[in-house]
Amino acid sequence: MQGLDLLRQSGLRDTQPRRLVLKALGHIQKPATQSDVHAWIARHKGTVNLVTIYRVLEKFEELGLVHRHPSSGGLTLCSLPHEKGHHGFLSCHECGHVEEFTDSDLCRREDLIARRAGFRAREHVSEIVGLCASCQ
Amino acid sequence: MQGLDLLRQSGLRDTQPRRLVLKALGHIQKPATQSDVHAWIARHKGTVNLVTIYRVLEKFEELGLVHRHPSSGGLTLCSLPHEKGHHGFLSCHECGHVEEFTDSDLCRREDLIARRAGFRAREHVSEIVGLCASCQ
DNA sequence: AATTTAGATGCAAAATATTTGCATTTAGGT
DNA sequence: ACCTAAATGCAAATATTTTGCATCTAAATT
Repeated sequence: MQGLDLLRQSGLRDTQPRRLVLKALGHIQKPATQSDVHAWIARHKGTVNLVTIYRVLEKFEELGLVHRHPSSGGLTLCSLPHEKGHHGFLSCHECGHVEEFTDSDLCRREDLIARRAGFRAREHVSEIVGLCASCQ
Repeated sequence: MQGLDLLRQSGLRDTQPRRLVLKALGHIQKPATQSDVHAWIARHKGTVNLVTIYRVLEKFEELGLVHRHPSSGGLTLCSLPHEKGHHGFLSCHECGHVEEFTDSDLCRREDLIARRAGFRAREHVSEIVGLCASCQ
């Protein structure tokens, strides 16, 4: 599992809660709230305190290991990027369907934009909101 | 003011609170929470209930008039896109500095990605997180 | 393998943010 | 001027996120 290596590299400890959160995000396959992660773990006979999940995800975000997404309704959505450092997703404002994508052209372009502005980019999140095929 | 036209077109009423929220977002110039908008309006001798701001921004979001951004700390950030339908910003994870950008190549690419996936895109948000020039 | 210690976690409670229900007001059409 | 649906404000309910502190544990050291 590639996330664990990253943990060690960053000087973070390899703990049960962190493993479980990584596993959960890996399986959920779409942006999830802390509460979603908590529920997933519970459904799979794990036990991690919700507060811990908040803290774990916060750390992971600092490391660039997870991304945060724009979301509606006072929730925080997190997910593991497909490709390290880039994360794109399409979401339907009608049915809520969320679909991931990666696009290296887009990614390169974003890197360029960052460089021009004097930023050292660590990660990108692109969200495209619209109507999915079946809702049109 | 171009937002007001959009309001009418959408069959929404032209009200004081909505005008003030548009004005606030227009001036704040960077992603703001509902509470920021509320405070801005208050500082400028306006009075709009915070609940109303939640509702107004929610409506505006449905219309694609404002965007929601990924943010840390359990807050919701909203802003007016520079170009209609597209919104990009660079944020520094060190000092919190936020800078907007628009890039029509990026925009086109995102439209293409959406089309390929069968989506009818309404808007995009791209966030690039990294270190700004002065924090490196 | 026992010891040590900084880092992580859990729990309870506080602080914040967001939503809801309902009475009242208002924009915009007649 | 009047009517009506839409929008707002207020108070209170919910939901989300953070904090303080005691306890536990990974992993480094001996």
